[in-house]
Parts: sequence; structure tokens; C-alpha cells
Amino acid sequence: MNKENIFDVLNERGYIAQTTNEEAIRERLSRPGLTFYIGFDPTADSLHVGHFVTMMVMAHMQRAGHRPIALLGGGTGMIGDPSGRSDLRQVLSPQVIQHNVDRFREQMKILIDFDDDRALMVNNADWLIGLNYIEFIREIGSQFSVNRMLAAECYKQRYEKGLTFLEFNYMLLQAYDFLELYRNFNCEMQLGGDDQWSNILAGIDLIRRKESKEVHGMTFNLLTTSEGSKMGKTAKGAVWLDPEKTAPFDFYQYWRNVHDADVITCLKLLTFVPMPEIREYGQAQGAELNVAKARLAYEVTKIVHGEEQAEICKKQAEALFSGPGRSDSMPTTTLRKSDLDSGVLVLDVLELAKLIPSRAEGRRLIKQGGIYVNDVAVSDMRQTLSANDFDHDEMILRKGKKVFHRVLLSDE
RNA sequence: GGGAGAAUACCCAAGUGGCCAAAGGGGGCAGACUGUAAAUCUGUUGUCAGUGACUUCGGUGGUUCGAAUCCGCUUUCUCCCA
Repeated sequence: MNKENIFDVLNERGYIAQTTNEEAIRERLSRPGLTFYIGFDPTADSLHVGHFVTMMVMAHMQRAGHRPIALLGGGTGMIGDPSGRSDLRQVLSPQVIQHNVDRFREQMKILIDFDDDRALMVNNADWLIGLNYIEFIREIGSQFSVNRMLAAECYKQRYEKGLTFLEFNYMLLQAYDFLELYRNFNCEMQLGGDDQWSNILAGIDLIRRKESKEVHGMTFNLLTTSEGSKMGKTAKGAVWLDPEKTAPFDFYQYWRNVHDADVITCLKLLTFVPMPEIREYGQAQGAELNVAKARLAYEVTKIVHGEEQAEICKKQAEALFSGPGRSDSMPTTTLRKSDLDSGVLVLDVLELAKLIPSRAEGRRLIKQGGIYVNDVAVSDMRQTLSANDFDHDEMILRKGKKVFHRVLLSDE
């Protein structure tokens, strides 16, 4: 019996949204050695969970014997993709973009094996920055029909609100990227989020015209909740893969708290848990789903932060939600012992720990009984911390039901 | 290039001289109920200080005892005409 076609694997796990010629893709994927690429826009200094799905696809493909190219948009990042966006994207400086590109490279290594050219990482700034405008519009621009571009769904929204020429060029540049990668690395396929469909088709078209060669495209579903909103967003912003930006414990908790309706989808997209096991979780009803959620949180955390961290998070979560617990991967704030003598308001600590955006917010929380010191609700605005609140120089500060923060005491 | 209109808090959106820190909705946060879920209900949602002060309605300069609201200039955006 042959090994399962990677296309079917991806399809079964629910990654695939749209494809060009499906038969051709299945056929090509059945033979290893396909080079494909996915673009990343370096608009932040860390990847977030939205990128994570993309990285999972790359990982699956790589394990099936294909070669991924992670294309970092150092060049296109200076323009900003208008697809599906309702407003003009902020233009970033070259320095910031370069910094972000470097950070991305580090983070991608957690899932993608870059050794011995098993995967490549390229930056389109390398070929876009030096482009000659006249040559470019003569060679590439001549291949595009403005009528068709305007008809594309992704531009429609912007067409009504206004679209600058700068952004309008994005599609050409992305198409050019594909051509460039095809020529230099024999890259035959581009993958991307479903919002990239138009841009991907543009590249395929361009290669057909310039090289008379059929290449492939495939998009996968964006990670959304069952209610249709984008996943990975919290009130504080995105859920980042960088432990400095999103503490592992918070990361774990994010997945532990996904809605019932989203658990199975997430298990399929964000973990390597085998399908038979996932199907079993799918049978679970009601509270039983908590088992699946715990598994999801553990597996995702393990991939991103390593097994050790995942274990720690898991133990701590279990401890915290069934009695007092301790946590090494919780966000932490350190106080000096000497500070206690002069009286430290709980309010002060909340502010220090950045659990509240303002002191007024802290007052509100205390008034409503939403702040707890070691599981005891704080009732008085003026409550201070004393040495008694600390056990082995550590105490747990809690906001609401699920936001935990560790406060340490130091001798200094 | 000519003309018309708009800019309000996280988002949408009321407010056209004092009763406006600014309606309503969404979102957020907290409480109750739960399964660390959803739905529902309640409270809350500028800042600093405890019953008051300060900053805010694109920017700026005026008028006025008093401005988000009136006037001048300016910036940005949208629409119509070229």
C-alpha cells in the first residue's frame, strides 16, 4: 500500500480552501521533491498564531518530502498588501522590516528544518529593491490587465474606499516573486492563506505567459472561530509565538479556552495529533470536550515552546484550577522585601504587573470583586501586601477567573 | 483644477452654545450561572485623586461669562464635475 498522498492528508485535516487544477496537484504531490513557497509579511517583530497554520502546512509538506521556501516580504512589506484590508496599511521603514525578518527566521526554525537546503528562506527585498521601474512595467506590467485586477474580489472592497497606486502594485510584485522563484529555484507551487488567492493566481498567470509552464496554487483556510472572527486575537492584541510577547502560560491558556465548536478544527490544523485520535475527541460531548482542549493546549504549546514548557504549563494549569498553584511560566513581577515595609498597595502591584491599563481600571476591578490575592478577593481599595501574603517569597495575583500573575519577593 | 460634504472615545454612531466625560449599539472587562466552554442575566467601560479636579470630540487661532456645538485658517478623507 502506498503512502497516503499529502494532498489528502492536508485535505482531511481541513487545511485546503481552494486549489488550481486539483488532479494535477495530487499527481505532482505524489512524487517528492516539489519546491513550493509561502510568503510572510514582516509587519511585526514576531510571528503570531495566524502564521502558525501556515507553518504547519509547510511542516506537513516538508515531512512528505517536499521543499518549502519561506519568502519573507522584506520588499513587498514596504508596500503592504491591500487584499481584504479596509484601510491603508502603515508603511514600515527598511530597518524595522529587516529586524522583523530576522526574528521570523528564528521562530520558523521551531517547525521547519532548514538544514542542508531542505528548506530555504529568501527575502524578496533581494530582487525587488533593485528593480528598474521602466524595465519592470515593460516586462511584467504589460502582462496585467487592469480590468481584470479591478474585478478581483480582494480589490473590490478597497475600490470603494480608495486604493492608492502604491498598493495596487502589490499584486504585480507578488506575481513577480513567484516568477523569480520559479526561475531560480524551480518553485512550482505557491501556497497561502485564502485571502491570497488572487495574488497567487496572478503569479501562476504570469509564469504561464512568460515561461509557458503550468504551475500550481493552493490556499488554506484562515484560522477563524466558529463565529467567523479571526482567531488568535485577544483584547491585548495578537497571540504571539514569542515567549517574551506572550508568556507560555498565557499561550497555553489561550488554547485551553477555545470555544467548544473550535477544538476539533484546531486540533487538526495546529497539532500533529493523528486523525483517528482526533475523530475520537470529536465524539466527545459537553464537559468531556475539556479533555480535548487540554490536549490541544498541550500539543500546540509543545510545538511552539517545547515539551518541557508544555509540561510545566499543563501542571500549573491543573494546579491553579483545582486549588492554589505555582507557576514558573506565568508572567512574573518581582518586588523588593524592603518595599513591603512602606506598604505596597495591591493597586500598585496591579499597575506594576501591567494587569491594568490605568489605576481607575484597577479600582473598578477591586470594587467589582475581580482581583484576588492568593485566591482571596480583595475588597478594600487601600489593601496592602504584607509578608504574610507570600509563601516562599511568592504569591499569586489573579484578575478575574483566568488571568494569573506571579509576584516574587527579592532580598535586594 | 472647480464644487459639495465629512472628521466624536477601542469600533460604529448620536449630539448643532450651558443640564456633555459626551446618547445608543458593538466590542472589552468584572460578577452570577457553568465545564477554565457557549448562551443568558447584572454591573462597568477618559485620567487622577474618594463625592471634586483635570484632559478629550482632526489640528490651530478666535468669538463668548461659557464651545464637541459659532467664526477664520489648516490637515486628512469621501463624493460630484474636469
